Amino acid sequence: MKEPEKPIAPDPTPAQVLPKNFLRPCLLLLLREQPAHGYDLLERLRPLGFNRDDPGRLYRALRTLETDGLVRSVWEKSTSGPDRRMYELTREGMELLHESVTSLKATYEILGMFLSRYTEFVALRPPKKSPAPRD
Amino acid sequence: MKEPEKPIAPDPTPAQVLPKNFLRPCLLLLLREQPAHGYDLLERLRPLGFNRDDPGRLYRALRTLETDGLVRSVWEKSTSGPDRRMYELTREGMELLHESVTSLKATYEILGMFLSRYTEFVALRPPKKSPAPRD
DNA sequence: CCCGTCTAGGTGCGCCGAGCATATGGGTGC
DNA sequence: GCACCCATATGCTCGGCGCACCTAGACGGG
Repeated sequence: MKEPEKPIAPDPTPAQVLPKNFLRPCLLLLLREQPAHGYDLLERLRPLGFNRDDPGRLYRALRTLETDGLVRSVWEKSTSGPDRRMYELTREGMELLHESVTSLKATYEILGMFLSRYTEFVALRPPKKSPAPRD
Repeated sequence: MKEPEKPIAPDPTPAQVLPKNFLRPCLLLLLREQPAHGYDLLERLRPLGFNRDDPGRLYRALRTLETDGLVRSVWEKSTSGPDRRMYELTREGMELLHESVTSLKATYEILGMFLSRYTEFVALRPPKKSPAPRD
Protein backbone atom coordinates (compact mmCIF):
# COMPACT_ATOMS: atom_id res chain seq x y z
CA MET A 1 0.00 0.00 0.00
CA LYS A 2 1.31 3.31 -0.99
CA GLU A 3 0.18 6.61 0.35
CA PRO A 4 -1.05 8.54 -2.67
CA GLU A 5 0.05 11.96 -1.45
CA LYS A 6 1.60 12.89 1.81
CA PRO A 7 -1.12 14.38 3.97
CA ILE A 8 1.48 14.78 6.70
CA ALA A 9 1.00 17.64 9.15
CA PRO A 10 -2.29 18.85 7.80
CA ASP A 11 -2.81 21.33 10.62
CA PRO A 12 0.15 23.01 12.24
CA THR A 13 -2.41 25.00 14.22
CA PRO A 14 -4.14 22.76 16.74
CA ALA A 15 -7.49 22.91 15.00
CA GLN A 16 -9.52 25.15 17.28
CA VAL A 17 -13.10 24.23 17.87
CA LEU A 18 -15.11 27.34 17.28
CA PRO A 19 -18.45 28.17 18.89
CA LYS A 20 -21.55 26.88 17.26
CA ASN A 21 -22.61 29.55 14.86
CA PHE A 22 -19.44 31.61 15.02
CA LEU A 23 -19.39 32.25 11.29
CA ARG A 24 -22.45 34.48 11.48
CA PRO A 25 -21.17 37.03 14.00
CA CYS A 26 -17.81 37.01 12.25
CA LEU A 27 -19.41 37.95 8.98
CA LEU A 28 -21.47 40.62 10.67
CA LEU A 29 -18.34 42.08 12.23
CA LEU A 30 -16.35 42.02 9.01
CA LEU A 31 -19.19 43.62 7.10
CA ARG A 32 -19.58 46.22 9.77
CA GLU A 33 -15.93 47.08 9.44
CA GLN A 34 -16.26 47.27 5.70
CA PRO A 35 -18.70 46.09 3.03
CA ALA A 36 -17.30 43.33 0.89
CA HIS A 37 -18.05 40.47 -1.47
CA GLY A 38 -17.82 36.80 -0.60
CA TYR A 39 -14.45 35.98 -1.99
CA ASP A 40 -12.94 38.91 -0.13
CA LEU A 41 -14.58 37.81 3.12
CA LEU A 42 -13.07 34.39 2.59
CA GLU A 43 -9.64 35.98 2.94
CA ARG A 44 -10.52 38.30 5.77
CA LEU A 45 -11.95 35.38 7.74
CA ARG A 46 -8.57 33.69 8.09
CA PRO A 47 -7.26 35.63 11.11
CA LEU A 48 -10.54 34.81 12.85
CA GLY A 49 -9.80 31.10 12.83
CA PHE A 50 -11.30 30.00 9.53
CA ASN A 51 -8.17 28.62 7.97
CA ARG A 52 -9.95 25.87 6.17
CA ASP A 53 -10.94 26.52 2.63
CA ASP A 54 -14.71 26.12 2.50
CA PRO A 55 -16.33 28.68 0.20
CA GLY A 56 -19.57 26.76 0.06
CA ARG A 57 -20.23 27.27 3.70
CA LEU A 58 -19.45 30.96 3.45
CA TYR A 59 -21.82 31.63 0.57
CA ARG A 60 -24.60 29.66 2.20
CA ALA A 61 -24.12 31.61 5.40
CA LEU A 62 -24.30 34.88 3.46
CA ARG A 63 -27.54 33.88 1.76
CA THR A 64 -29.02 32.90 5.10
CA LEU A 65 -27.98 36.20 6.60
CA GLU A 66 -29.71 37.94 3.74
CA THR A 67 -32.96 36.03 4.03
CA ASP A 68 -32.85 36.86 7.73
CA GLY A 69 -32.60 40.52 6.82
CA LEU A 70 -29.24 41.03 8.50
CA VAL A 71 -27.34 41.95 5.35
CA ARG A 72 -28.29 43.18 1.94
CA SER A 73 -26.50 42.66 -1.37
CA VAL A 74 -26.19 44.16 -4.81
CA TRP A 75 -24.49 42.80 -7.91
CA GLU A 76 -21.44 44.73 -8.90
CA LYS A 77 -20.23 44.61 -12.46
CA SER A 78 -16.56 43.89 -12.85
CA THR A 79 -14.46 44.67 -15.90
CA SER A 80 -11.70 42.27 -14.88
CA GLY A 81 -13.30 39.03 -13.78
CA PRO A 82 -16.72 37.75 -12.85
CA ASP A 83 -19.34 39.99 -11.32
CA ARG A 84 -19.40 40.05 -7.58
CA ARG A 85 -22.16 40.28 -5.07
CA MET A 86 -21.41 43.11 -2.66
CA TYR A 87 -22.75 42.74 0.85
CA GLU A 88 -23.38 45.34 3.51
CA LEU A 89 -24.93 45.32 6.93
CA THR A 90 -28.49 46.35 7.70
CA ARG A 91 -29.55 47.99 10.91
CA GLU A 92 -30.99 44.69 12.08
CA GLY A 93 -27.63 43.14 11.37
CA MET A 94 -25.88 45.67 13.57
CA GLU A 95 -28.29 45.02 16.38
CA LEU A 96 -27.86 41.29 16.13
CA LEU A 97 -24.10 41.75 16.03
CA HIS A 98 -24.37 43.59 19.30
CA GLU A 99 -26.43 40.82 20.87
CA SER A 100 -24.02 38.21 19.57
CA VAL A 101 -21.17 40.05 21.20
CA THR A 102 -22.98 39.96 24.52
CA SER A 103 -23.51 36.26 24.14
CA LEU A 104 -19.94 35.61 23.04
CA LYS A 105 -18.59 37.52 26.00
CA ALA A 106 -20.34 35.01 28.22
CA THR A 107 -18.83 32.21 26.18
CA TYR A 108 -15.43 33.82 26.53
CA GLU A 109 -15.72 33.98 30.28
CA ILE A 110 -16.86 30.40 30.56
CA LEU A 111 -13.93 29.28 28.48
CA GLY A 112 -11.64 31.30 30.71
CA MET A 113 -13.11 29.64 33.75
CA PHE A 114 -12.60 26.21 32.23
CA LEU A 115 -8.98 26.93 31.34
CA SER A 116 -8.11 28.47 34.68
CA ARG A 117 -9.74 25.57 36.47
CA TYR A 118 -7.61 23.19 34.47
CA THR A 119 -4.32 24.98 34.99
CA GLU A 120 -5.10 25.46 38.65
CA PHE A 121 -5.69 21.77 39.05
CA VAL A 122 -2.53 20.64 37.30
CA ALA A 123 -0.60 23.18 39.35
CA LEU A 124 -1.80 21.50 42.52
CA ARG A 125 -1.15 18.07 41.10
CA PRO A 126 1.90 18.05 38.81
CA PRO A 127 1.81 14.95 36.61
CA LYS A 128 4.96 13.40 38.03
CA LYS A 129 4.08 9.81 38.80
CA SER A 130 0.54 10.43 39.89
CA PRO A 131 -1.33 7.51 41.55
CA ALA A 132 -1.27 5.84 38.13
CA PRO A 133 -4.81 4.94 37.11
CA ARG A 134 -4.49 1.60 35.38
CA ASP A 135 -6.72 0.94 32.42
CA MET B 1 -56.04 30.71 30.82
CA LYS B 2 -53.91 30.76 33.82
CA GLU B 3 -50.17 30.49 33.80
CA PRO B 4 -49.40 27.32 35.71
CA GLU B 5 -46.08 28.55 37.05
CA LYS B 6 -44.27 31.71 36.25
CA PRO B 7 -41.77 30.93 33.51
CA ILE B 8 -40.78 34.58 33.59
CA ALA B 9 -37.15 35.42 32.98
CA PRO B 10 -36.16 32.02 31.70
CA ASP B 11 -32.55 33.02 31.12
CA PRO B 12 -31.10 35.85 33.13
CA THR B 13 -27.79 34.83 31.58
CA PRO B 14 -27.81 35.66 27.88
CA ALA B 15 -27.71 32.06 26.67
CA GLN B 16 -24.07 31.60 25.81
CA VAL B 17 -23.21 29.63 22.73
CA LEU B 18 -20.68 27.06 23.77
CA PRO B 19 -18.08 25.46 21.50
CA LYS B 20 -19.06 22.44 19.56
CA ASN B 21 -18.19 19.50 21.73
CA PHE B 22 -17.60 21.44 24.92
CA LEU B 23 -19.45 18.92 27.07
CA ARG B 24 -16.76 16.30 26.54
CA PRO B 25 -13.78 18.28 27.86
CA CYS B 26 -15.93 19.59 30.69
CA LEU B 27 -16.76 16.09 31.80
CA LEU B 28 -13.13 15.07 31.52
CA LEU B 29 -12.12 18.03 33.68
CA LEU B 30 -14.77 17.39 36.31
CA LEU B 31 -13.89 13.72 36.48
CA ARG B 32 -10.24 14.57 36.73
CA GLU B 33 -10.98 16.82 39.66
CA GLN B 34 -13.03 14.10 41.27
CA PRO B 35 -14.76 10.86 40.23
CA ALA B 36 -18.51 11.13 40.24
CA HIS B 37 -21.80 9.72 38.99
CA GLY B 38 -23.98 11.28 36.33
CA TYR B 39 -26.51 13.02 38.48
CA ASP B 40 -23.75 14.65 40.48
CA LEU B 41 -22.01 15.82 37.32
CA LEU B 42 -25.28 17.38 36.25
CA GLU B 43 -24.98 19.73 39.21
CA ARG B 44 -21.29 20.38 38.90
CA LEU B 45 -21.74 21.29 35.24
CA ARG B 46 -23.82 24.36 36.03
CA PRO B 47 -20.98 26.82 36.73
CA LEU B 48 -19.45 25.76 33.41
CA GLY B 49 -22.37 27.14 31.46
CA PHE B 50 -24.72 24.17 31.31
CA ASN B 51 -27.68 25.74 33.02
CA ARG B 52 -30.22 23.92 30.94
CA ASP B 53 -31.58 20.76 32.36
CA ASP B 54 -30.77 18.04 29.87
CA PRO B 55 -29.85 14.78 31.59
CA GLY B 56 -30.26 12.79 28.40
CA ARG B 57 -27.46 14.57 26.72
CA LEU B 58 -25.19 14.09 29.70
CA TYR B 59 -25.73 10.35 30.00
CA ARG B 60 -25.27 9.87 26.31
CA ALA B 61 -22.03 11.82 26.43
CA LEU B 62 -20.81 9.68 29.30
CA ARG B 63 -21.56 6.46 27.43
CA THR B 64 -19.75 7.77 24.40
CA LEU B 65 -16.76 8.74 26.50
CA GLU B 66 -16.69 5.22 27.88
CA THR B 67 -16.86 3.49 24.51
CA ASP B 68 -14.03 5.78 23.47
CA GLY B 69 -12.00 4.54 26.40
CA LEU B 70 -11.68 7.95 28.03
CA VAL B 71 -13.57 7.08 31.21
CA ARG B 72 -14.50 3.86 32.98
CA SER B 73 -17.46 3.15 35.21
CA VAL B 74 -18.60 0.79 37.93
CA TRP B 75 -22.04 0.32 39.45
CA GLU B 76 -22.27 1.44 43.03
CA LYS B 77 -24.95 0.07 45.30
CA SER B 78 -26.89 2.66 47.20
CA THR B 79 -28.91 2.05 50.35
CA SER B 80 -30.88 5.25 49.97
CA GLY B 81 -32.05 5.58 46.38
CA PRO B 82 -31.29 3.95 43.03
CA ASP B 83 -27.84 2.53 42.28
CA ARG B 84 -25.45 4.89 40.65
CA ARG B 85 -22.84 4.46 37.98
CA MET B 86 -19.56 5.90 39.19
CA TYR B 87 -17.23 7.29 36.57
CA GLU B 88 -13.51 7.95 36.69
CA LEU B 89 -10.93 9.05 34.17
CA THR B 90 -8.56 6.73 32.33
CA ARG B 91 -5.06 7.67 31.27
CA GLU B 92 -6.30 8.15 27.72
CA GLY B 93 -8.90 10.47 29.10
CA MET B 94 -6.30 12.59 30.81
CA GLU B 95 -4.27 12.81 27.64
CA LEU B 96 -7.27 13.84 25.60
CA LEU B 97 -8.18 16.39 28.22
CA HIS B 98 -4.75 17.89 27.79
CA GLU B 99 -5.14 18.05 24.03
CA SER B 100 -8.58 19.56 24.38
CA VAL B 101 -7.16 22.26 26.58
CA THR B 102 -4.61 23.13 23.94
CA SER B 103 -7.34 23.37 21.36
CA LEU B 104 -9.63 25.39 23.60
CA LYS B 105 -6.85 27.84 24.36
CA ALA B 106 -6.75 28.61 20.66
CA THR B 107 -10.50 29.04 20.68
CA TYR B 108 -10.22 31.34 23.66
CA GLU B 109 -7.69 33.52 21.90
CA ILE B 110 -9.74 33.73 18.76
CA LEU B 111 -12.77 34.76 20.75
CA GLY B 112 -10.66 37.38 22.48
CA MET B 113 -9.55 38.69 19.13
CA PHE B 114 -13.12 38.88 17.90
CA LEU B 115 -14.29 40.74 20.98
CA SER B 116 -11.40 43.20 21.02
CA ARG B 117 -11.90 43.86 17.33
CA TYR B 118 -15.53 44.65 17.98
CA THR B 119 -14.95 46.95 20.94
CA GLU B 120 -12.13 48.65 19.11
CA PHE B 121 -14.35 49.35 16.17
CA VAL B 122 -17.26 50.74 18.13
CA ALA B 123 -14.77 52.90 20.05
CA LEU B 124 -13.69 54.47 16.78
CA ARG B 125 -17.25 54.81 15.57
CA PRO B 126 -19.64 55.56 18.42
CA PRO B 127 -23.20 54.78 17.30
CA LYS B 128 -24.44 58.36 17.48
CA LYS B 129 -26.25 59.00 14.26
CA SER B 130 -23.99 56.98 12.03
CA PRO B 131 -24.49 57.33 8.25
CA ALA B 132 -27.84 55.62 8.76
CA PRO B 133 -28.02 52.53 6.57
CA ARG B 134 -31.56 52.44 5.31
CA ASP B 135 -33.20 49.04 4.97
C1' DC C 1 -52.47 0.86 50.06
C1' DC C 2 -51.96 4.29 46.70
C1' DC C 3 -49.86 8.28 45.11
C1' DG C 4 -46.74 11.98 44.43
C1' DT C 5 -41.96 13.33 44.64
C1' DC C 6 -37.07 12.92 44.60
C1' DT C 7 -33.08 10.50 42.85
C1' DA C 8 -30.80 8.18 39.07
C1' DG C 9 -30.22 6.59 34.53
C1' DG C 10 -31.79 6.11 29.90
C1' DT C 11 -34.13 6.16 24.68
C1' DG C 12 -36.34 8.33 20.38
C1' DC C 13 -36.39 11.64 17.16
C1' DG C 14 -36.01 15.64 14.25
C1' DC C 15 -33.40 19.85 13.11
C1' DC C 16 -29.59 22.14 11.57
C1' DG C 17 -24.62 23.27 11.50
C1' DA C 18 -20.37 21.45 9.65
C1' DG C 19 -17.54 19.27 6.33
C1' DC C 20 -16.53 17.66 1.89
C1' DA C 21 -17.14 17.20 -2.96
C1' DT C 22 -18.67 19.09 -7.16
C1' DA C 23 -20.67 22.45 -10.68
C1' DT C 24 -20.77 26.83 -13.36
C1' DG C 25 -18.94 30.53 -15.84
C1' DG C 26 -16.25 34.81 -16.93
C1' DG C 27 -11.44 36.69 -17.61
C1' DT C 28 -6.42 36.24 -18.67
C1' DG C 29 -2.27 34.33 -20.48
C1' DC C 30 0.30 30.66 -23.16
C1' DG D 1 -7.87 25.58 -27.38
C1' DC D 2 -6.44 25.06 -22.72
C1' DA D 3 -4.99 25.93 -18.04
C1' DC D 4 -5.61 28.77 -14.30
C1' DC D 5 -7.57 32.28 -11.27
C1' DC D 6 -11.66 34.58 -9.58
C1' DA D 7 -16.35 34.23 -7.94
C1' DT D 8 -20.57 32.11 -6.71
C1' DA D 9 -22.95 28.54 -5.81
C1' DT D 10 -25.48 23.31 -4.98
C1' DG D 11 -25.69 18.32 -3.15
C1' DC D 12 -25.16 15.22 0.32
C1' DT D 13 -23.88 13.02 4.61
C1' DC D 14 -22.86 12.94 9.40
C1' DG D 15 -23.08 14.10 14.11
C1' DG D 16 -24.16 17.39 17.88
C1' DC D 17 -27.83 19.30 20.09
C1' DG D 18 -32.37 20.14 21.98
C1' DC D 19 -36.68 18.46 23.35
C1' DA D 20 -39.82 14.98 24.83
C1' DC D 21 -40.51 10.93 26.98
C1' DC D 22 -39.63 6.48 29.69
C1' DT D 23 -38.12 3.25 33.70
C1' DA D 24 -37.46 2.30 38.41
C1' DG D 25 -36.10 2.40 43.38
C1' DA D 26 -36.78 4.84 47.91
C1' DC D 27 -39.55 7.64 50.85
C1' DG D 28 -43.29 10.06 53.05
C1' DG D 29 -48.27 11.43 53.59
C1' DG D 30 -53.20 10.79 53.44
